[in-house]
Amino acid sequence: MSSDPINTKSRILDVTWNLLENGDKTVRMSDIAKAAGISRQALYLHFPNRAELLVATTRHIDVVKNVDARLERSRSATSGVERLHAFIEGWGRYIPQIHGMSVALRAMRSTDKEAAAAWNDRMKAVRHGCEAAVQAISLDGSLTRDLTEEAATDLLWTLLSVENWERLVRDCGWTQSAYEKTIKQTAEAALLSQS
Amino acid sequence: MSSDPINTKSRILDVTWNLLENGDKTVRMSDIAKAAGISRQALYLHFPNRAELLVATTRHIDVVKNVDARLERSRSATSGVERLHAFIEGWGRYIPQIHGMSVALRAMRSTDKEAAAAWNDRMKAVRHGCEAAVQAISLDGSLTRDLTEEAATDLLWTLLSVENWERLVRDCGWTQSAYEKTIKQTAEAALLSQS
DNA sequence: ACCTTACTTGACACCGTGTAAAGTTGACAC
DNA sequence: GTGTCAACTTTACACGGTGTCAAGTAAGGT
Repeated sequence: MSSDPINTKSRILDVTWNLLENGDKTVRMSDIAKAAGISRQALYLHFPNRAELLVATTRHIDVVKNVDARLERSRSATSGVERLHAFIEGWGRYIPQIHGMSVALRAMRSTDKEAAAAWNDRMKAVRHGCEAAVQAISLDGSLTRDLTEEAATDLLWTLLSVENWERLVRDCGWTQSAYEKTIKQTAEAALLSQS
Repeated sequence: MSSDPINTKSRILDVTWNLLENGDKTVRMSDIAKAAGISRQALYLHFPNRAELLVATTRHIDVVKNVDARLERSRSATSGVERLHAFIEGWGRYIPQIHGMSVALRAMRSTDKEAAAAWNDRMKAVRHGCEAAVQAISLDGSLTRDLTEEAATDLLWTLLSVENWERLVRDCGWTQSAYEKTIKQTAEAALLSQS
């Protein structure tokens, strides 16, 4: 009948994303429905629950923003440090676009284990990027002797958390480029041997 | 009458704290009431709402654990670096004891502005400690030229966030001492000039 | 004409927070 | 011992947000 189901579905994902990134307050199912021009109940014809809608939205953003390609770029770097820089840039510039999403998903963590799992899953992917950068640095022989590869990965991963971006850029008012520059410096200072 | 009101009140604060730190799932008003041995409604005779109960609990923990004295200790340090170390230890060892609290308060941030304000307030106090440490370092002439005092304060504050502790100790399984050691190293590497 | 698909409307159960009102119980006063 | 106050109990209910259920409707294809 009315409306193409595929269009509706991706329209839902689009408005969800939009509301999460541009909305100031908590996004309810009814807000999303209204923005998508359908009834609240119709949402449940497309997604079983709020958690899965949010998860689907993250996947949607990934496709639209082409995350994989972004993070892939760091793989072509020659030296470990270059790779580190490329990864920080790639991920760092992605954060602002998924920030609202991240807040919503993290807020559900306590009540909804599926949302928690989805968020952890995405963060594990970031950790893999960190691990690769650390290994490249280690291979160059420039990893500080104070840290094992694993500890260095943990530390870099922590440094690059959405929460840290949030605090520096959102709360402290840093520009995106100041964030990138300082995080790069800090990561280098923490991970590289002082030679 | 029955029960001393002061005892009841502090008993509520104690069990709230206990549930938050040792409980695995979300702590409801009814959970607290049950643990305190009173009816759910009686909670509202002592605290107007959940947010204020949580806030009162943080103040209660502060008194019991004597935070001020802990953080004060860093003030007696002679050099900037010593002060930095003392502050990281003082605050870093306090985090595990307020972690559950922190999770609960942060979870309410989106819906309850009072809870958000209370949390921000506490974090501002931590920021002051960071600021003092940075100023001491700056006074020694050992602050890196890459950062203004304000940026250095922001960075240190971010490094010392509860979220970062959570990730390293809780998620990555670091020991408390590994956390302290690495955060100290990282803070030094990021803030001190390489002379 | 008929069926299917995408949707609508309206009602309702569940959960957790918070409010309201009437009843119980113990301590202390005179 | 009667009265009063304070701490607490029990029962009941409103509210907001999620998720479920059932019946109805309208466009498109066959």
